[in-house]
Parts: sequence; structure tokens; C-alpha cells
Amino acid sequence: MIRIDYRDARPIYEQVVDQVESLALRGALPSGSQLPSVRQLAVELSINPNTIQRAYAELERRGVIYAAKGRGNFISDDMAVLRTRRLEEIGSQIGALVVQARALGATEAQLQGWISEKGEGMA
Amino acid sequence: MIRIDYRDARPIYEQVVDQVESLALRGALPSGSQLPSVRQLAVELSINPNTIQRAYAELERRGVIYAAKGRGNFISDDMAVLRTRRLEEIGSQIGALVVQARALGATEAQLQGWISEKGEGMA
Amino acid sequence: MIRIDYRDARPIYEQVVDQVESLALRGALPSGSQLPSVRQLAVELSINPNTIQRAYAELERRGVIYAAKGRGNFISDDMAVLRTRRLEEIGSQIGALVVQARALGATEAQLQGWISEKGEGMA
Amino acid sequence: MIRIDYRDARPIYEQVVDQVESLALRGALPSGSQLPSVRQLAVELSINPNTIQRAYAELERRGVIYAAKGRGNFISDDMAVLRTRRLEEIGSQIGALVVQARALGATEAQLQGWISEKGEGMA
DNA sequence: GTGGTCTAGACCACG
DNA sequence: GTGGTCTAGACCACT
Repeated sequence: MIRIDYRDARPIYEQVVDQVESLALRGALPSGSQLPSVRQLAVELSINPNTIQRAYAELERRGVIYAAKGRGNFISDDMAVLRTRRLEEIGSQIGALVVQARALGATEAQLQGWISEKGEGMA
Repeated sequence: MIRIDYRDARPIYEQVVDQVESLALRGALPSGSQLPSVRQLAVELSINPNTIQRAYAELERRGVIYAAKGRGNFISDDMAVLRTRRLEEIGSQIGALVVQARALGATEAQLQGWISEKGEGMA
Repeated sequence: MIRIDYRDARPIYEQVVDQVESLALRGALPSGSQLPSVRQLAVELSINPNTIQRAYAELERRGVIYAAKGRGNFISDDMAVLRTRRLEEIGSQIGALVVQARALGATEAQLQGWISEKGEGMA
Repeated sequence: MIRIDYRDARPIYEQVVDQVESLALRGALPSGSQLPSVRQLAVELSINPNTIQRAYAELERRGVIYAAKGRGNFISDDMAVLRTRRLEEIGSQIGALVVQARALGATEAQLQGWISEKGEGMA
């Protein structure tokens, strides 16, 4: 379900956070579904439990999961809200990049190309 | 000319690199113009000279400036090439974000809003 | 494994970079293998850790190694590409020297001698 | 006769040394011919006289020129010897590069290509 | 004066 | 334990 890339420069806990968040936002992990326990996931991924612990803490801070003491960790019920919030984030990131691109003389055609279905191919 | 934000998580030397590169790419620092000396800029920004040195070394590596012992640091002549390369980078970054946005259900209208002149305002 | 020559005019960090790169390109350090830690190598060579750090940073920039916080530095997987690139570099360097040699009246026999198995002995 | 490239990372005095040495080795500056005075060359190139002084000192150390106090600087009479020495130098440099290339798996065909008349074109 | 290298010692983030 | 950043202060080469 989750894969760690040891060649990735990003910290391991961050890889876990991003993958779980992504799965939850896309609905692959439905609201209320239970996550593997810290220990279990640590064993599965051959990772220090502290690292998983930290990832779960970060996910809880972001509102992606909630911890029920003694029962486990579960995907939050408010994923729709989080999805909207994430989309706003992406929007402002794109906006900032667009500003930069315009300052460097990008044409409208280029901008349109980047957001078209085959965006990458037009680069 | 350059401002350091200590609340920014990014390292100081990287902030210096990005700001100088941005100024050079936009033409605010014309090709051949001399940068402040390592020591002088260090005093201006109340930063250790080693940190400025590191920033200048990185800028030279990127081809934005060239350094000459005993003379100083100067803006490179090939900014046009670097500008094109940077635009391609921005394009692929936007492309990646667009893919993410679509996966989360972003509409075409939203995407168009983000790249419109008032992109930020529409987020 | 690595030796510093203090009589060499080249900076220490550059000597480290070149030796590690050479070992990696020749396959003496296989892809994925872990390098000594910054501190450990610093002790081994009786050098300041900052200097080793700088060497490792340069190696990462060249794509020879990759670094992961809290885990260590590892030899990159794409050594084949880097080997090809390095060969092209050597080729153009030899080409430039050959041009110089011809301008000074070198004979074809001399050139052939230099690239023969016992090249050094014929000089 | 001599051109300084301020965008070159190499120190100015070294550029002067190399160009004079090259002209002398190729015979463009015949043995016994007089060089411009330190002051005159400094004015011509818009360079600090100290820099020219240093270049001439290095050229004398290498035996390329000799200084006659009060009369000026002149190209050495032993250029043939220096030319031979320089060729030996180039030979050993090529030899070292060839060793490196072989260690990285270069074929004999590649080596031959690099020293052929159109060496660069084959790279 | 300029840039470049090195040392010593500190602090932070990650596992 | 690991790597990454920063400061302080020194020395060298070049103009």
C-alpha cells in the first residue's frame, strides 16, 4: 500500500505522510477506514516505529486522520473539506508560478499549453 | 536590494541565490554588472561572509554569475539561455501541479482561473 | 581508501571529490553502497568535517552520490551515464592537447606512442 | 597581440603568461625579439602594471624570456629546448588521460578517433 | 581591496 | 547516530 524510496532525498516520514494523504484525498482510503497500527506498518516497511509515529502525528495535525486511543488510527470524515483546501493550495502555487513565468516573458500560448491535457508534452 | 526572511524555513544562502538569480533573469541586473563583494554584502545583510560566499559559489555553478579572484563577481552574459531553461522548469512544475489538481477533481474553469491575470484573486 | 596529498595545490575537498568519483566510475564503489559518514571520514583523514561535507555536497551535485538526512550518503544508481559523460570529457581534453601538440610539431609517431599501452614510457 | 578575457576565471597574469609562451613556442615571437615594456603593455591592456610584472617574472622563471636590466625583456634563444620539454609535458598529460579512459572502458577505436585530424568531430 | 579554502564549534532535523 | 546550515576567525592568491 505504501512504498518507501530510499534513494529519495525526502525524509522517510514525509514520504509516508504524502502517500497516505494522497490516497485519502483521492478517496482510495475512504473516510473512517482504519490504518495499520504503528508497529505493524513499521514492520511492513522495515522502518523505525518512531518514524511511523511521527508520520501519523503529522497526518493528525493536518486533519487527515484521527487517533482513537487504544483503538487505532482512522481516516478523517472531513476529506471533502481537506480536498477543497488542497485544491486552493495548488491553485495559489500555480498562480505564483504563472506570475514568475509572465515576468520571464512567457506567452499566453505557453501557459495554455502547460495546463492542457498533454501539458508535459508541450513543454 | 536583497532581503533575508529569518522566518523562512529555507536556508539563508538559498534565499540569496534565488533572489539574485531572479533579478538577473528579469534583467534587473544586466549582464556584466558587478555584484557587491562577498564581505560587503555580508555586512549589509548582517550575515557571515561564508554564507554569502556559498551563495555566490552556487550562483556561479548555475551559470548566473562568474567570479574572478581579486576582481569580483559579475552577472553572466548568457542569461537568455538560462531564462529559457527556467521557463521550461516552471512549465513542468505547473504541469505536475495540474495533474494533481485534475486528480482531485479540479474543473477546467478553475484551471483557467489560476492562470488568468488575476490568478491569485480567483483561488 | 582515500588519500590526501598536502603538497598538492588542489584544495582538499576537490581531492576527495575526484577520488570518490573515480572509484565510483570504475565500479570499485558499487551503486547503492554506503560511504563513510561525514564525521567518520573526517576523523580518518584528520580533516575538518566541514571540508568532507563540502566534498560530499559536490559529489551529490554531480550525481555521483545521493544524501539522505539521518541515513547517510550512497553511491548513485546511474553511474553508467556518468561514465559515458566522463569519457566524452576525456576525449575532448585529449583532442585539445593533440591540437596543441601538432602546433608544436609533434609527429604522428609521437601521438601514437602516447596512446599506446606503454604511453608514459615513450614520453 | 595579447587579449585578456575578463570573463575567464583564470587570473589575468596567467592569461598573459600562457599567450606569450604559446606565441614564443610556435615561433610567432622569434628568439631575441623584444617584448613591450611592462608599463607599455599595462597601458595597452588597461591592466595594473604589477600584474604584467608578475607575468614577466613567471615567463623568466620558465626560461621563455630573459630580462636585461635597463634594456627590456627578450624572447629566449633556447625555444627549441622549451618546445621539446613542452611536448613531453603534453605527452605525459595525454598518457594520463589515456590511462583514465582505458580504466573506464574506452575502446581503441575511440582513442584513435580522439587523436585523428578531426579528433573533436569524432567525440 | 577582491574571491577561495580551511578550521573549530555550534545548532537543527531525521532515524 | 546521520546529514545540513551557520558563525567566527584565520590564511592564501590575485589585482
